[in-house]
Amino acid sequence: MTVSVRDVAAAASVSVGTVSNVLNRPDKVAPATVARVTAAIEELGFVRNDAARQLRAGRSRSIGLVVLDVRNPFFTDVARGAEDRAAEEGMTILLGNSDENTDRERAYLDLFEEQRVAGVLISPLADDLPRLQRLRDRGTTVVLVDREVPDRSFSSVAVDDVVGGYLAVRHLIETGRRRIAFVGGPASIRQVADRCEGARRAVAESAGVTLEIVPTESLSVLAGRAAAEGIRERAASARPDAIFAANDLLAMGVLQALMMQGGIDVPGEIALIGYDDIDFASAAVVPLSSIRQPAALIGYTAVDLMLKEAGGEAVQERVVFQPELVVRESTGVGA
Amino acid sequence: MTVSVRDVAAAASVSVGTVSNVLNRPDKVAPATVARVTAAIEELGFVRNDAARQLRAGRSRSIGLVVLDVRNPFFTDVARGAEDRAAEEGMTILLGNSDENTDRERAYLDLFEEQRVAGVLISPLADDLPRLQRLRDRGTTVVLVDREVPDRSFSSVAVDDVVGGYLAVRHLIETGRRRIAFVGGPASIRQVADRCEGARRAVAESAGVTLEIVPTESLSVLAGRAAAEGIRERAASARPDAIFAANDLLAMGVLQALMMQGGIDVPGEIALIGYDDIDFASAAVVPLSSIRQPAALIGYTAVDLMLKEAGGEAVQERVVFQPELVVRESTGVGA
DNA sequence: GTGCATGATTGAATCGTTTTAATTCAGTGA
DNA sequence: TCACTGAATTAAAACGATTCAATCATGCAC
Repeated sequence: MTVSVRDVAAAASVSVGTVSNVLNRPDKVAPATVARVTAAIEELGFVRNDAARQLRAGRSRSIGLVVLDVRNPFFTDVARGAEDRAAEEGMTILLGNSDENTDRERAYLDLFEEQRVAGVLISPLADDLPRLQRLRDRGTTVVLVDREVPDRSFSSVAVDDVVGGYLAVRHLIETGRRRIAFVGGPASIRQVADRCEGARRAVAESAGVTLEIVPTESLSVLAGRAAAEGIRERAASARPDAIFAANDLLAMGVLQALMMQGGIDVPGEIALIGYDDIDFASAAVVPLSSIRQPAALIGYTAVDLMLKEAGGEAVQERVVFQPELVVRESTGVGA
Repeated sequence: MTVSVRDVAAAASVSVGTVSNVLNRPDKVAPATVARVTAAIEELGFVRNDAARQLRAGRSRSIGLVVLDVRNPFFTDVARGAEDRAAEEGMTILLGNSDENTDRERAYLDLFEEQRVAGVLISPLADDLPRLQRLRDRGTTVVLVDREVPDRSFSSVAVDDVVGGYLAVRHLIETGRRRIAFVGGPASIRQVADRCEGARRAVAESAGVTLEIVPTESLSVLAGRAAAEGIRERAASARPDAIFAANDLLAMGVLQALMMQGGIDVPGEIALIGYDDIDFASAAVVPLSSIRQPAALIGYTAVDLMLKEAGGEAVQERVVFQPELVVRESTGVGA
């Protein structure tokens, strides 16, 4: 039924070795032969069997990527960047979505290991490092994405969230705000904690500036609305004059709740800044200032590191990117 | 370096055949032997080589899914549903993103064909049906997602967009609206054209109701804002009293532009309904009425059809789901 | 004690490609 | 004319799991 190199070889009256050479090193084959074999391939509709190829090669030409949440545009962008770098090498990305669930994460790692992927890029959950260790010990290179590990035993690509938080809040202070609120949670998520820490540092630098923490259950639009409704209900004097939200989804929720029925003006009464700079941010009712992370670059670099590490020198490298402030109307000058 | 069944067999002093049986039909092996082999697997850290397995089996245990846009929550949900059904069979989904680009689509099809996937699910671009035909002729089952083909040569799963458009506009009419505007484009996209057609039919049923078409360049938030700004600028008497947007992203943009600086009240002056019922819809400033498509179910069913078709009887089946009206505040009673 | 059925295990063949060492052949220089 | 070089091609040996026909025990009935 299926056409194999053997059939092609017969049709072109050459050996299978020559067919393989045409496929992989055409320059080693006489032009006339190449033409003949190519014609036979076309004629018979031959399609290479990747499984056989891999079996022989020992490793596949795919790279596994496990992310915490495919719905989050940040990770979609990371995947895109990874795909770009992989494509340069003729490789492909297998995308797995752990949904912040350890079992799913483990299932994908098992799958990828059975597939003998060239490497695994992962935004790991907190609790399964031994599994990664084992994976690595068995010969699969692993690169951590947006997460570092204290003992430096893995290569990693991350963004400095402390700096990001600092940038956001310093910007608020520089534009004249004094009573800052940090909206975000749960604090167990490293990114949230780091961004809050950055905010704290910026506040500590300036006399007369206060920081209030408004915790949320999650990083969703709804959680943001809930938090902001609490703020709306306060007396005007008890409200902050600026809000730093731990991500853009929260910030969108905050924005909606504040402005509801012509309530509190943004940025007139309260300035607002988010984090991640998702596409929606610039399209909000009041375009949102935010902290941009080079998501695609993170993915790109992660693949790069993986290839380098797999390609011989057992280097463990840690790359940390700096986030960037994006100023839009939501942090314009106050009323 | 890597551990093979051979090594496991040696360690457990059994034959490779027995190891394979333990892996695949443990009930055919004596319990004591199972235990011994399992221990050896654990001990040596054996991991099955999927390539070898596939090679022997002839087909892989993966299913290829090519979507038009991973950033669109609709497709993410389709993928999720497909994943669920695949998991029931111990299979996995390979997700490819064509980004509405023919070259990328083709590249994914080539890749999937080389991988000998069990089947391909695809939301195809308009212009490459011959490629799919060829793929199918070579033995790979193909199921179309959210797109049908006139000659019924492929199985397909879709949603009736004409009905969806009809439902949306009939709802607007039933709640007392008379001057309806359809915002959406480009008309070359089948979904847009069908939804508009549905709107037309609903309007045709009721005397005294008018339909105006406001074309847009794309289906994005920004395009929606632009369209709505045009409407805002009109004299109040020339404005529609209801807007049906071709998808939720457009609707969000429309909503933002209408309400800007306490401009036009929604639903007081203008009612608004979208399409897709994305998560954001319920979290909008004014929660958005919408038409829900069973995205996950579409994915689930597509895999189901594929398995059925691949599993013997060469049935070509076409499944069409009915969309569902979701009423929220944005189409509440007028002022 | 022989014959048989049943269950457990084995060994070899197989999937389709890549790779390496071996072979062929034409051309070159001595 | 012979030996030799280099390019082009070939044949066979992998890669690692699965499968199937064949073998080996074991227990049971007669």
